[in-house]
Order: sequence, then C-alpha cells, then structure tokens
Amino acid sequence: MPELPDVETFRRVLERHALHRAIAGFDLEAPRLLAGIDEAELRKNLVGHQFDSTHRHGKYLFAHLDHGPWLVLHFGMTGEPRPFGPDEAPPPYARFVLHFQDGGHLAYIDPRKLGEIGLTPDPQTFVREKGLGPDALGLDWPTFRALAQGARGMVKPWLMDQHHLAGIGNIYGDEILFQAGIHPRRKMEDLSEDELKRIHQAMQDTLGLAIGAHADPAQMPPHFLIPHRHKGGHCPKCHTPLAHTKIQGRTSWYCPRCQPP
DNA sequence: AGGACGCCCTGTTCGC
DNA sequence: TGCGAACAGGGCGTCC
Repeated sequence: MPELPDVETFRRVLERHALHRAIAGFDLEAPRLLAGIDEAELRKNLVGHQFDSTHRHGKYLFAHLDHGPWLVLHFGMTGEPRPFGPDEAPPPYARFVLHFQDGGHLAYIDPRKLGEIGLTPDPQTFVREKGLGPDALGLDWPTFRALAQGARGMVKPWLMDQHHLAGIGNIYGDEILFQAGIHPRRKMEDLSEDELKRIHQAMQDTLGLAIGAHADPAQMPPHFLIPHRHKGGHCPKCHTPLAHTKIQGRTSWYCPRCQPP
C-alpha cells in the first residue's frame, strides 16, 4: 500500500488524530520494527510527551515531539496507522500501539513487519543520512530534468530508486509510465526531452489525483491503470489486454499498445 | 554501474 | 477440493 499518496494520506490521519494528545505509554509487539533505537530509549522519548506537527518525505512519515526529536515511520509493504477509541479493541496486526492520556489510541498495523520505526533529530538529517532524493510531489520540471540528465538504465527502476526521487513505488511507477505512454523498460538515456516532460507531468498529475482519492483504488479516476492492474485486466484507454513483465523482481503492468517498447 | 536475485516477514492467490 | 508454490504496493545487500 504505502507509496507517496498513501503515506500522504496517513500523514493527514496523524495530523487529525495524533497531535496535541499526551502519550501515556505504548505497546510494541514487534521489536524488530525498531531501527537504530531500543525500546527503552523510544519509551523515554515518547511517554509524557506529545506530537505537535507532521512531515512527509517520500514514503517516510515524521511526527514532531514537543521536546525536539521526530518519530519516523516507514510502512514497508503492508503498514498503516489506525486510530481507535478508548473502548475499542486494537485492530488485527497492531504491532505498535500508542496510548494517549485521554484514553484513545493510535495503532501502527503491519502484517508483514517490514516497516520501520525510529527517531531522528529532524527530517532533513534523516533524508541526508538515508541518501533520499527530493520528494516526488511538487517536484518542478527543471529539477526533474536535472535529475534525469545523465541517468542510465531502465526508466521504471530509475523512478522507483528512492535515491533519485523519493516516493514512487511499484504501483505508482506503473501508473505514471502508463499515463505518460512510456514502456517500463525504455532506457533513460534514450528518452527525448518531450518524453521526459510527459513523465514529469504524469507524475505530478498522478500523485495529485491519487492523493485526492485518498490513495483508495476505488476512488481513482476512470483513466487510471491501478484498478485494472491484474490478470485479465484491460487498458482503460484502448481496451487492449494489459501485459506484464518482471523487472528486478517486481511485476510491471503496462499497455502494450499505449506503451510501445 | 546496471540489473538480477535473495532475504527479511506473513497473508492471500494461483495452479496443478 | 486441497495443498504447496508463487506472489504481494519496500529496502537492502551481494554477485556478475
């Protein structure tokens, strides 16, 4: 689930449900999620404090603590935050649950436990240490062109490499290339200026529309590839049966007619 | 360096 | 129908 539009949706959930509520404690069911910090240190930094703002960079979500540091959340392939009330049971796969002093809770659910929970002095430091590229949302054309300049190799892996751009994953990589009419195996060095521009435009349009749909496939515009991205699916533009291919271990779906090699 | 793979996990879907 | 294999929206490390 969690690519840029999903994480942006999660950020808004935190913005609405997690700010200005004193943290009474937490349960950590899956300590393997902790990255670069132990449970005791996390406890010391969270308990008795509260979040007062949020931030997102690529697929990483940050929540600022009132005493300085930021909680960092990454959702792996299956994670998401879910608030629940004082009298409700935690949702299934709640691996990390914050308890607020007002009686409410915020669960971090992650069936596959491939996410990450950590702390950082500030998002900029985190982004630098991780070597993340600029956030894909709102990235302007000159910056995008400069990044693409001199890039080599297939366009799909390039878009998905968080060191180039932060936020695009397998699903939105496919969606962007579909909207731009570019085959996922096309080489970066072979793309024309016009094709790069189409990718950049498709990226902005796709991310914006996906966020508008709260990253919910059921609410995506009719011309989106996402709802058709499965066996037996057809191109929403020309009705040609969709094709798929394995690129670096991930399945890429595309329309063989709209996205010629 | 690009690209292919394996691994970390676990639930769901596919295919014989 | 049943069961094991393959797959799933991420990221990292290794090898050629």
